[in-house]
Amino acid sequence: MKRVQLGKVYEPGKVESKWYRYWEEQSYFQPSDANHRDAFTIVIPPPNVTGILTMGHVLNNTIQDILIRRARMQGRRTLWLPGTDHASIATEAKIVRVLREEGTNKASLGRERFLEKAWDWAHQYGGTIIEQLKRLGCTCDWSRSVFTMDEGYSNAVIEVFVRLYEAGMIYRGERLINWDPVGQTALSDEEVIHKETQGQLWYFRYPIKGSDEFVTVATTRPETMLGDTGVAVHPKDDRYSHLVGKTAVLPLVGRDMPIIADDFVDPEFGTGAVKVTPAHDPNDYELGARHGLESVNILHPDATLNDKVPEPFRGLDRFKAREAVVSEMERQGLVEKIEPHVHNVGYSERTDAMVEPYLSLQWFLGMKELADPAREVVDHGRITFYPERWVKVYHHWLTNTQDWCISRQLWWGHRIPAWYGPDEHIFVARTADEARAQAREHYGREDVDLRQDPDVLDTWFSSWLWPFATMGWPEEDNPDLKRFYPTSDLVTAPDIIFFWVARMVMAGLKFMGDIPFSTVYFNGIVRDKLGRRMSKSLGNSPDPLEIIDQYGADALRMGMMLIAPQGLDILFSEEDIGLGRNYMNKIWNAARFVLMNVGDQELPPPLENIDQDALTEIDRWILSRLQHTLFQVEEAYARYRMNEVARTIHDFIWSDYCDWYLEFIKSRLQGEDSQDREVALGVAIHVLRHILLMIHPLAPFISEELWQQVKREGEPDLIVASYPTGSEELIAPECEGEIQLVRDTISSVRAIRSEMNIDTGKRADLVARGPEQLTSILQRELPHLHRLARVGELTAGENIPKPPHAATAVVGILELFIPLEGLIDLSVEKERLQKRIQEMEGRLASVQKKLDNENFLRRAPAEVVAHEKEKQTTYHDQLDKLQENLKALA
RNA sequence: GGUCGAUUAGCUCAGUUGGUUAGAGCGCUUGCUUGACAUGCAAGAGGUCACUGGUUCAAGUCCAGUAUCGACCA
Repeated sequence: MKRVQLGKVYEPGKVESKWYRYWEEQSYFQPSDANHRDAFTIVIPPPNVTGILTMGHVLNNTIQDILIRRARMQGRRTLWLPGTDHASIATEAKIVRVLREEGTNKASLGRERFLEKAWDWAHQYGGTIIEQLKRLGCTCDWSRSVFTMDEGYSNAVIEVFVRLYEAGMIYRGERLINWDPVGQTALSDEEVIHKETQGQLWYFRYPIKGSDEFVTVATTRPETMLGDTGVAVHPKDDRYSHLVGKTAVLPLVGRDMPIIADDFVDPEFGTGAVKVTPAHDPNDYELGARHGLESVNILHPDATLNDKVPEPFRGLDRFKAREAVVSEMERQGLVEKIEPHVHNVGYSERTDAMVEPYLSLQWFLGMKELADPAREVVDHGRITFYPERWVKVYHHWLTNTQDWCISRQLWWGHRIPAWYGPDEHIFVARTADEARAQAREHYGREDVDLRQDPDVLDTWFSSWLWPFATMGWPEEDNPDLKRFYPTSDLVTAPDIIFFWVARMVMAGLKFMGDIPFSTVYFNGIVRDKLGRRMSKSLGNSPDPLEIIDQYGADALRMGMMLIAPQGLDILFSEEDIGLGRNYMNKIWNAARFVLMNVGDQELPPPLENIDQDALTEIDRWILSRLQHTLFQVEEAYARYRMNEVARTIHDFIWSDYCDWYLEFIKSRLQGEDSQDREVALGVAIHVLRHILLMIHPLAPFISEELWQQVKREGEPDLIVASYPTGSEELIAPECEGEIQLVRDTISSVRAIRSEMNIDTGKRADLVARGPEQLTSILQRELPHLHRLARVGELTAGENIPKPPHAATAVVGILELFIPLEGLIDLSVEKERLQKRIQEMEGRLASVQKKLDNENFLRRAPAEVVAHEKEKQTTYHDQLDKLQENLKALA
């Protein structure tokens, strides 16, 4: 049999696209109907349709792919459902920018042409991120890919709106909402980002009607005074109690305003008296409502002042208006003082414009009825969060959330299915025809002029349906819905826990009557080495595609997983991907070595067919280590500790397998005994195959490439091979102890050689003194001491005299001597021993301290005390030996 | 202002139900053209576990407080 020679270094470029194409051709990404085990489903957090792959996507999607690939190998009916999101405000903003560059704008284009343009844009860029996910190795079922503006999905969105309206949960009303004056649209509370901002506090004097007195109010937003309709103080504030019930006169405007008392006012803030602007501040809005104050809206939608303000201020932008108001107040001597003041200011998540609390007619979804059940399923553990601490955050939000403003003054999105009659009567319907029918009935005549609401719905009002609208809902007998809902795991970034996760739970419970997923894994945020968020403007965001070109997708995936602690932000640097690449190269070369030894022969027989008695202790040892690794990996997966999965496999491969096992068997592979050679190779292949099986979810490409070299006839491709589990029978504690002794002995000899500067080529004899039981192990494994520690002759036994002028070490209760007449520098060896003695004295002292403590002896568990006593004996013994040896050198 | 998280080697992080004088990788030092791998091998140096107090026979680990950084919410 002719075998392919593997290159000296792994070249990912040569294998990745080949295997991806092959897997796709074999339809491996589609759920298999062949097996009838339980389903394992993930729905992708849909990236923006016009987006490109970021490091954040890499982290998020790598984790999903790992979970999916493992589940697939476990034989579950596996579906990873992909798709993209129309991202209403973000996409529209992009297109508006393009229009501006082309010298035109939305208004002159009109709705129809604008939407054509938007669709062109979505079609042109919509495939980009999907193709990029393929480069990363993601095994989504692309045949099921969904876009939130697809016809079916859109129908689901409309259906939900209609049902909620009919249930009385959606309503239209005039409320104070968050207004983005740049995007010119309403926003939900969640889309407002509060940033601490250095501002000022202006103290304004308002005259009291019918007296010479003034009341001084403090404000962070002087321009809004033009919309003031009251002054409020705390009811128990003695400074102002005589003013309550009187009237203040608003400067510049001349409006009479009542002075009211309300608990809400903080007497400590400013002067303890506040101006009340119900139309431009959420707290004032409440205050105004409680006291029946008038609301005066002084702003146009673009945040310039409207005609409700005195002539000179009309048309001014809000920031210009601030200057104008302050300077006019100063001119009139009504500014008492100005202080620097730090406060929180809301900015639009998308346009970064300062958000304006704004009185406006919008659509809202009542949250109470949805929030309570959504909170309970998490509180009661039906949905599990990793890391768990997000439960509190989730709970808090669901307890305090306000009604959701779902209308957006945008064109790109799902248009609100509401039509208005000539008298503004509202008809909510699935289609225009249905609305007309309703109107005919309502008005009792045929030709009613209806106009549809021009606004669209918040993007999240469509993506909250993602786990079931992607599966054909509202067709309730859709087979996908039956097989794959509820989904298994959701993997997402924590910054959309409210936007998306919480709302999906609400929608799932409301419309499917069941939770949408049982586990939510919150991955961290990818930051740069300085801890800054990746952003285009900082230029600190590497292009994942370039990294894949340079290092390979497996290296990228593995590098990310090795540095990604559960749910904590990760500080990314390209060096880590270098580590991933080195690691892949290590695996490649381990396989290369083993396969070189197979040569053009058939693969050695599987482990089950090898005579168990022919296995050496070292073979049993690596097999035992492998079982531990398999169990540890399983445990780490169960707790969603992805970095632990990666770390455990990494350490096993690098240390146990490469550094020790392969080194141990080199002599057997080169030896004369062909049966022993076959056994060693058989075990090496067995472990290698398990390594490939284990690592496939993390590093799919290299593992599949190598698997094809070691798979046996009739075995499936790795991607659908069966994921290995540990086997208790192969765990051999006594072998592990023995081989540990051999490893420690080799390490000790190496350390002495290195510190003594013994020429690497030179052999050194070894004398080992200790119980027969231990020295016989060294005798048995002598070839390994020869090879790995360059030991010459071994003299071992219970009562061997210590050779003069020897370097010494203590391994457990074994004493090791390296007699090096003339070669050994006595002062170096003395120093070395003194260091060991010091170390041992420290250990002994800490044990002694415990054992001298009566309370310890009395109260600590017996086994802990026994353990400490044992340690005391061992340390004592070792210390004696070291000291003796030091004396012998003198 | 409230809630949550982080603080362990020069850097990035492990350290699970409290029980060896705290581990890994990177970086650093030294030595290696070792028949898989220099993307490598071997050896070594490097720590007041942020600080203060408490609980306990025993604290990196549990509790309280402080400081610094960060996130979220108001």
